[in-house]
Amino acid sequence: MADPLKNLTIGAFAKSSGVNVETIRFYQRKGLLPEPDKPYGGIRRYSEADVARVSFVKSAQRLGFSLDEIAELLRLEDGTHCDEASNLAEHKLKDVREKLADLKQLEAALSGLVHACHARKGSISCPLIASLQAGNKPLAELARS
Amino acid sequence: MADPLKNLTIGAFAKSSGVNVETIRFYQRKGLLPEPDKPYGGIRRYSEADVARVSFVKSAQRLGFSLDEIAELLRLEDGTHCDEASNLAEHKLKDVREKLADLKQLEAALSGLVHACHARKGSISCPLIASLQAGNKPLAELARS
DNA sequence: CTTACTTCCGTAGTTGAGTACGGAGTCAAG
DNA sequence: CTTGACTCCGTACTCAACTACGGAAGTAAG
Ligand SMILES: [Zn+2]
Ligand SMILES: [Zn+2]
Ligand SMILES: [Zn+2]
Ligand SMILES: [Zn+2]
Repeated sequence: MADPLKNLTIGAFAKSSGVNVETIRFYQRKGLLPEPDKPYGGIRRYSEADVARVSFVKSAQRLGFSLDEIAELLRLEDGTHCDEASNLAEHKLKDVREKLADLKQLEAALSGLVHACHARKGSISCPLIASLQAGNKPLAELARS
Repeated sequence: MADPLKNLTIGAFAKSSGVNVETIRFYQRKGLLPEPDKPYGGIRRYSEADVARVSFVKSAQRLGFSLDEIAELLRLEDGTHCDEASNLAEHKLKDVREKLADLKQLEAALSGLVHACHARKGSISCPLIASLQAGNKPLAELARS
């Protein structure tokens, strides 16, 4: 009665998912992956669907979801919870946008400093350092945020 | 000889920086904050400059820098010369630009998903979840990165 | 001076996301 | 049928960034 598609050992599964075997087992303990039935006294087998699930986890992780949030998303996988799923995603989107704005400010600040530093001509001290020390303009802007 | 500006106790300092006293002490151990001299048998005092430093740490942290990286940024202010400082700053700028690029991709992916999710009309299952499961378009792009 | 709150300092516990280890049991090749 | 690789499972360790605890010592109000 073995599903012919469930043909991967945990080692092959891990390799094919690009993660460590221990990580697979860790995800199972966290409820992110199902632990397939083990034929009496035998070893468990995994399918491509399981590989897809791991890559879902990894993708969602890159999107900034925590494992708990991912577990939550996976629990909504029946498709009847569109609003809850999109709430989660919208919240993350908001987070990502805030980070983006902050990072743009830092980029401006840092590139301004580097510029000033390269432009200093015979001035006594390094403007980059001075600016960091004084905690003035660019960094003050950061501090406000 | 006490600096009149160094007037905050560690408690006031922490409150005014919006962090826990323990966090201040933790940052001191990590070398992110200087530990001011303690008047013989007395208690240490902190200035607004220290508050600014904590808020710099917190800002940089929100931007995704680790405490170690922040310590590196802060070491720019120690009086090292212009070349070293600007090398460090340029390196950080490169990091920041990479992060910025990643985050832009995340933003696109997430907003695409949310959009699809809101756009589904009578489709059976949530496209957000479907898309995460399939590891297709937006996420495949991410995975490449 | 007493009482109550801080500070000081070291050590230890927590959380998230794994990673490592060790002793059984299982499987495939030779 | 033995050898070596792999699996199973539990426990324990790691790392970052805190957070808590406990006792001694300083400080401020009454
Ligand atoms: Zn949906
Ligand atoms: Zn959030
Ligand atoms: Zn310079
Ligand atoms: Zn770097």
